[in-house]
Amino acid sequence: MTGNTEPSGRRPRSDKQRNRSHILQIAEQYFTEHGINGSLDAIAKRAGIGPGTLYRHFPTRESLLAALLQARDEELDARREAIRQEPDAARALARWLDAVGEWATAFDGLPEPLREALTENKSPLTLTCQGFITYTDEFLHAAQRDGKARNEVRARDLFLSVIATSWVRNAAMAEESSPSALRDLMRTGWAAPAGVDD
Amino acid sequence: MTGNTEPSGRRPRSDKQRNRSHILQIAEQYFTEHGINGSLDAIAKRAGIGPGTLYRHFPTRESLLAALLQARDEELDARREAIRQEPDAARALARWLDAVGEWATAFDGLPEPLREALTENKSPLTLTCQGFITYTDEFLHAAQRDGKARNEVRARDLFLSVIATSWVRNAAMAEESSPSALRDLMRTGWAAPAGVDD
DNA sequence: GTAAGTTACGGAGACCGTCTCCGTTTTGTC
DNA sequence: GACAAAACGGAGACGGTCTCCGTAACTTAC
Repeated sequence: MTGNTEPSGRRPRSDKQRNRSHILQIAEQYFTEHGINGSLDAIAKRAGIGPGTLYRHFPTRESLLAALLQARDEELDARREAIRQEPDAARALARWLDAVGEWATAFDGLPEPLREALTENKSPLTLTCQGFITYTDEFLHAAQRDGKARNEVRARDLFLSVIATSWVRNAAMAEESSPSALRDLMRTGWAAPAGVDD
Repeated sequence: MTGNTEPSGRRPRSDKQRNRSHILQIAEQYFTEHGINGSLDAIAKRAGIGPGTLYRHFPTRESLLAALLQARDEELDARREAIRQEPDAARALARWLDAVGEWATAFDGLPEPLREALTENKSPLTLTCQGFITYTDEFLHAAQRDGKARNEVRARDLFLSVIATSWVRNAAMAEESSPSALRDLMRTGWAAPAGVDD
């Protein structure tokens, strides 16, 4: 591969690429510390660049977020492949949903834009979300085929549940309420009642 | 009752009360139109008062919200009394959770501060939330006594689930996904498996 | 190596929302 | 009507978002 697809046929300038990855690195740091609602100008300042440069690279907070998350995509893809080996379809679905839940908790406040991405489908995150729903659907179907998941459950709803659970996590952790209580509640919701074949 | 509890033993000034209720009226309107994240100064302007006056009455967005919701408390109290008559404890709990869910959807974006109120317990909304959890606990206990709800479920978690479901509602409504899918998922989660006595 | 052309950078500043401070006005009391 | 207390209003400080355009950096051609 030649390395890039710029609008013109030219290779992108070296400083552009350098800045881009530097921004991503700083943003990752900053969002980890302050949650995704931290000041973008502050990120620019910390990165030692002007706000204009930041916004040229990432016109919106969501696009920056999307770029950050894309870096984690590979990891999650690998995880998905591993889960595919799981023979028990219910356990596979459960593990996949856990993985998504973890992914959605990467930064404080992340669930909010994810939810928005699902409604306004103009967000750079929309595609990622829809991909996840598709994968969820695969695991869900497998579980349903095996009679391990209720038939009326839909992948989209499961995805939303996971996001919602992640959203609530902060609150759940504060009190003695275990963070997994909601996850369990949800799992009981989609799992088929224990049958004779179990 | 003499009508008030001012810091000094005095009755509050008439214009104060007038302004207060006028603000509430306008804010209700404004939040209904724009969601709870609309500009507070805009509310002041629409109410024909200065920002200072608004902030003197309601120092934070949450306190304004709390005052608005308090107006609905009576309605919900009445509803709770009605639900108490319900003989089937599972149905009662379900109806109560529906009621809370509706309450939490009064304004766009309301679930967010509710969740925060549960963590930071410094929000004016904290008390209201805890009240709801207590009521939920009553209904839940009744259902558990009757073997209609799983014993490991906790009221706080149910409340969080309801809030989370309300939070997701916008997204759920956008696509063909029925808004009730999550509610059903949740209900299946807390309901005890259908027993012989059913 | 350097000139020309292109691409990207930087930061001043417009705009908007939050929230405060204090001079002015309204209200209640005697 | 005069006085004190309470409440009002809005100018403006502050911080965040985002843009515009003069300047600098990079690339290519020669």
